[in-house]
Amino acid sequence: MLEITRIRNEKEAIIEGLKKRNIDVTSTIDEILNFDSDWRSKKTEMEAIAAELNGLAKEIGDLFKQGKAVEANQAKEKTTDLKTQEAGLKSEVEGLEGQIQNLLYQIPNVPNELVKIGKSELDNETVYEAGTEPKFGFEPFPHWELTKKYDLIDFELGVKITGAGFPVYKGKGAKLQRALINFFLMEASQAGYEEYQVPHMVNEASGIGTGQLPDKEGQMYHSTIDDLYLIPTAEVPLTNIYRDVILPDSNFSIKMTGYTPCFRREAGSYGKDVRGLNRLHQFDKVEIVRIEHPDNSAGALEEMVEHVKGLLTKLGLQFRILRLCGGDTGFASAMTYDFEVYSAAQKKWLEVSSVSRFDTFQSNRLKLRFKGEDKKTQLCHTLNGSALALPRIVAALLENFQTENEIIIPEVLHPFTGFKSIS
RNA sequence: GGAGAGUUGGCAGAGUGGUCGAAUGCGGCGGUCUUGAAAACCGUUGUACCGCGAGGUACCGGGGGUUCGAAUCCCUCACUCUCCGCCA
Repeated sequence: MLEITRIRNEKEAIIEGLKKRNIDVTSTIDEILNFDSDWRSKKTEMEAIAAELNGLAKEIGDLFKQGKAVEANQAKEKTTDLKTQEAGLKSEVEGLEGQIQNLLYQIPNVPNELVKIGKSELDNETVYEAGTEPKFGFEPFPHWELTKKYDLIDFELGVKITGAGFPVYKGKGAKLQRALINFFLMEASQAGYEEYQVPHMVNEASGIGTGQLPDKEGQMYHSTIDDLYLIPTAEVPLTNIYRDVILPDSNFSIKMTGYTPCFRREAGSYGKDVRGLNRLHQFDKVEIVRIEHPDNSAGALEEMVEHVKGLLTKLGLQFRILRLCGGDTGFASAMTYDFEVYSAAQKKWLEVSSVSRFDTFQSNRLKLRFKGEDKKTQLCHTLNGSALALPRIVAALLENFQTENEIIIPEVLHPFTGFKSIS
């Protein structure tokens, strides 16, 4: 959510910036500013009446104490009218606040200056490419064939137990999952991220803090009886650790990591894109989250990109990095880099990581601040990224490292898997 | 699931209708003293909004009510803790 003060002061820059997302927020912003000036004058008026009432109340108290009951009762009568006025203004003020809030929720983050205008994924810029396409002397199998052939994942069993999109990993398939999680966590720890184990369900306040609520409610599984939500990503509980926190000085850099399963309802998906591991309702992911001083968030984003790059390089996968265009950048993000690995058998790129900076968009909702040099509180910047999401990594590993009768496991994983190949 | 007790500033903990944004202690910050430190002493120390400013308003778990006036009384919701039950 953008800060109202920023909208007051930088109206034109915000409108210009958001054009990169192919949206024109001029009318929304004008509406907000109208409500806002109305709100300010009503509020000032209301507070003046409140001040008057406070003064009267004090007077009446004094009069009673002095035993001047008659005067006190006269003063009491004066309050009746003021109280009515105050109540009327209060409901107007609250109404305006609600309307402003609703409009603010509709405005996405302003893209960073590096982000190019664009409509869809077709306009994303490729900023880095590494690795080469694997060559096979045979027609490579897609991963959903390989998982069946080597008995690694049972999709039908998941359907029986839960439903589509909840695979059952078994044997070396399960061990490969565990190995990847351990490898990713180890790498994150070595890069200075503190490891956390967090709840997999969150309350409403947390959902609002990171922006899943109120708008994207339908994307999360909701346990209505307890009013708790299954997390769609570890970003939610990890970032909410710092909800309503004021850091004591401006000298901070908070780096957190955690593994969690992620639950996504993904309503409306269908077709070959959801085949096998491509899109699931439950999947595993190691997330990295950072809270930074505004001056340092640009550098932090680059570090995170380097970290993810390192993971994919160590795994030996062919990949590319895209800087998303305005239209494809997520609602809360100011700039996002997507990492895609090449799937040799499906002959397409699979998104395995998304690294974003949110600037103050999340911290404004989270009320996550720090005390600056001048002792004033300011909003922190937040960033996060997947490092990494498992399913498509598994798909790519299986497909790209298959031979005619086995699957070769990348060397960096050997200490974690305990085996070097699957056959 | 049953019974009870709570929720006050960074923490601990007073406060049951006005002088309470809130005693006191601890912690933090600044200072005096000291070669330095500790101790002692003095001062200071929440957040947000409106206003150019003076200043004003709001906040004692959330919401609502009673009252001229609520941290304090009433209603309601949430959460926490203790005991019992159940349980990995």
